[in-house]
Amino acid sequence: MIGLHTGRTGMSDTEDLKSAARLSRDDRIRAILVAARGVLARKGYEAFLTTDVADVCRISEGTIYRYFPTKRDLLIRVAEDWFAEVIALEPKTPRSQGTQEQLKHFIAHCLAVVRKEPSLTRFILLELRSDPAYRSMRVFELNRQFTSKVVKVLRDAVESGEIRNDVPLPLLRDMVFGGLEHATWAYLRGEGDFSTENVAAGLARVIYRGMAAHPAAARYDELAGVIDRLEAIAETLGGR
Amino acid sequence: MIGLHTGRTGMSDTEDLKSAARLSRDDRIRAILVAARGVLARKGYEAFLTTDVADVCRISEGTIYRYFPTKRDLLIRVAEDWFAEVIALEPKTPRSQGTQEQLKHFIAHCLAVVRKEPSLTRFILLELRSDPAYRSMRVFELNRQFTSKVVKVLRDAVESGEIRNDVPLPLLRDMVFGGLEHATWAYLRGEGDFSTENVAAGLARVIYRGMAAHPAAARYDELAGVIDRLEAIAETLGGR
Amino acid sequence: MIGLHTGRTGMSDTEDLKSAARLSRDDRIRAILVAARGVLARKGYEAFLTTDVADVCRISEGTIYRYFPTKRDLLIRVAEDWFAEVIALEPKTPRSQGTQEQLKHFIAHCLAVVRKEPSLTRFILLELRSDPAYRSMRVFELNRQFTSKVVKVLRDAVESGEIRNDVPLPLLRDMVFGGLEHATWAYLRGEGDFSTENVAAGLARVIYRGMAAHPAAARYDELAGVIDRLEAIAETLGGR
Amino acid sequence: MIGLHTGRTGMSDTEDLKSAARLSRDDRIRAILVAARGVLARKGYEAFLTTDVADVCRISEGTIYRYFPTKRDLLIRVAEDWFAEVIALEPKTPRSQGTQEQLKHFIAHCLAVVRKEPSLTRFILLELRSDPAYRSMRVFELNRQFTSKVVKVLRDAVESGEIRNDVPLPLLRDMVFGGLEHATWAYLRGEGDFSTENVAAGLARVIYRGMAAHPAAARYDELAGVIDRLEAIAETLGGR
DNA sequence: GATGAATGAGACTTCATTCAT
DNA sequence: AATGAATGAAGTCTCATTCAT
Repeated sequence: MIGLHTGRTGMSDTEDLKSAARLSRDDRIRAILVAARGVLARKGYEAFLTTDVADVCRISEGTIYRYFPTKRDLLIRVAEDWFAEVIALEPKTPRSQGTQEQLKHFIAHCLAVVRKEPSLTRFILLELRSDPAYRSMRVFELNRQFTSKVVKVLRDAVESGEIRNDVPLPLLRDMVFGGLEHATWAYLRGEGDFSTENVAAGLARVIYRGMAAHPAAARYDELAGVIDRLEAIAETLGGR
Repeated sequence: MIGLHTGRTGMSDTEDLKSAARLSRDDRIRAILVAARGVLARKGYEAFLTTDVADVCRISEGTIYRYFPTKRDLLIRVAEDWFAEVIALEPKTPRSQGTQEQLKHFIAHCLAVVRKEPSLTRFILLELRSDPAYRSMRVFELNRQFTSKVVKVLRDAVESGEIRNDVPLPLLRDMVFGGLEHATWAYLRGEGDFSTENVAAGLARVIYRGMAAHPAAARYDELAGVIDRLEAIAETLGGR
Repeated sequence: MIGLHTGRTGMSDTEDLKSAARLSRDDRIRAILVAARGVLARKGYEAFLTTDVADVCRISEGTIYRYFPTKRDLLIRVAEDWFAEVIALEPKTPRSQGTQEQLKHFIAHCLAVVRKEPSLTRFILLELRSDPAYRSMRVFELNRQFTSKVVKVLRDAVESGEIRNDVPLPLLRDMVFGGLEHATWAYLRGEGDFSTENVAAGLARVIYRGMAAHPAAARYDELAGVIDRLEAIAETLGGR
Repeated sequence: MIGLHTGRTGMSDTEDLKSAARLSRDDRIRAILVAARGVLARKGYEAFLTTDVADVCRISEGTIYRYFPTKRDLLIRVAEDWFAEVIALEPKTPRSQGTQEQLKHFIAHCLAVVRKEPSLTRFILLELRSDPAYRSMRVFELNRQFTSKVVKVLRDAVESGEIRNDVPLPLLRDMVFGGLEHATWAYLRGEGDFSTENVAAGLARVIYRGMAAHPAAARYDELAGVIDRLEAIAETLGGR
């Protein structure tokens, strides 16, 4: 009576071998989530079928609905868990780095995340973000948490006087994430690719340069020569 | 959806005053497009029904398929036409303005467009942009054309030496449009609103400041101290 | 491509032969209603399947849903139409008859209706009457119209002074229809039968007798003894 | 239905104070029945879920099936037990009262029962009574027992010559219960209410009046004068 | 040029019941 | 005595698209 749904999986994925046994509630949930993430990653959310998940888990569809009220709920849970992992696994930026470097590193990290899981990214960007209930979802909170890294770096810089305060931080955040998202769409569409380095460096540079309190200091090298000479002269003259 | 229990549906077809006109091919297409745009604007693409379009036009669904192979094709055509209009109606920015001002004005224009047609915007952002065939659509070309305004302004500034060339223009464009898109999502979701002025001003400022070739010149005051002293000294010396 | 659903009907009912052609909207609706009534009558509402209806009509289930938003709506429509027919076909009671006879005849008619269509009756009694929305349905109105016959007869009798006014007419109506319903349940359950004549006569008698304004006149025989003796005596005396 | 996103469900089982008691077979059955009655009363039988019962009892669903072969069996048992209680708790009518008063009191009692437990009533009326197996259920027997009170009162009256015998007692019983049921439907539907006093008084009056053997006696005042005088005359004349 | 009746594939979901532990 | 994970059989409903007239 077990395994009626076999024989039609058709796709000898790796997940195919596990389970088939009676699992504890938590283990089953975990197994379903793993399977669902796989299906989502492979097929994209438009083609996501609960049947596929059941097949991979070697359980009946009914079992999925024992734990998830709705296909959409399952999908949301997958996205949330993934997002939470992403945040948890986020590499700590060395505190020693400068603001711009920190920005760049974080952006590069985001781009790596997108590159690794385009389907998950697409799902969140296209399905969840546009949902009227988005703000009440955990993904929203997680996203807030995730993007707040940028805000924090910038706020610190504002407080230390390193950058200006004449543009709202949320807007800067939007430029960062909007910019990286746009730079990424061709890849998400399955077409081209993007240069993590270039995008990260470019975004960080524009944001930082655009907000730097002391552009002279910020790009000291560019002006250092001129200023040095001017100051030398001034001193010479004044010292007389 | 149809009032089956009224017993009066569809039997007074003859007295419909504005219907049944046998239109020329072009007029019919135009009528369908107008109706479809209205439905799309009103209901959003998720709830867009071919039936509704037929009802508004007072034609049968079949007729729609005489002119549009697919619901999706119709929708795409609606989006394209709209986009083309938006471009055509785009107010010419006074050439006299400076780069930053031009940016700001254009961004403000974009935001006005979004505010006016959230459903159309959503459709393009969520449905078309993520379509694997996006790049071969006319919308893609139109979008390119539309956004090229920003690129052009920036390129001119690069060429005149006003701004630097160390960040690829497409990335700057992505920051502009990504930033404005992100700043706009809550509104598109039907929740909040956005300040056209603040967003436009902020984006333009960061982009411009971030790219300005002569930050010293651009923000003269930062060097003013040195120069003041130099001039004072020079005067002193000259006064000798 | 037509007739895909053939070959599984399994029940060579009479309805099976008709249709199979492209019908006009109204004809199709009519055909579906006929088929649905047949299925309802045959299987009862608990076992009513839209598939069966489609099979009988030789159409796809989708076609049914073109005309009826819901299975339940179809069922309700069937019940309503049936009820309307019942009312339309109701034999006019000869005006010449007395109140009690009119009651009896009408009750007998009701019982005949129940006997003829137990499934329809069950559906209305068990499904519709208990629906919270019952009062806003057309069946409710039809039922009101149907049962009002009893109320009317009684009201006339009240107004002519033939029967009393000390019990609310709705309650009398409830006794009539409640009584006949109860007397009918075994039959509706598929068990026994009922005697139309006995039930109709009994109900009419109790209601009439219970409400008659002049019981003495109505049952003259009870005073006959006294009067007989009086007349006998009178005759004796007169004979003197 | 289950709070999947809380991540805290079901892990504090140990601190449940009133749970987990391993009950004796009879106690467990009793507990289930109590819980089930509560759920039935609260939700109605259409929304009755075995899960709910298990939750209330703090047992697993499986345990329910140890004691009741079927959800329906459980429900039937609940109805039966309830009905038996109703009968057991039925207030004894003072023997001293007249027939009509006894009827009225009993009907009022029935109405009170309905008002108190509409869900149980609905279940019996809609689900059990229409079941083909109804006659072999204990509810049927209990119902017979319950309604026999009316039959008994009437039979006594027949035997004492107080009421006639020209309408079968079961039909009278059907009028009583059918009438009270109909008068009660709006309430059972959750809409309106009913007047216990009016319904009880009305039903009793019609039944009694309709069956009274000596309407003169029943409404003595109406005829008493006439009859007295006639009898007096007869005696006078005859006595001569 | 227009109609509009018909399609049809299948996704999602429910919940009483079972049975291995 | 109790658990609770797993089942699975259906049934409803949607709507873009087709094609005979």
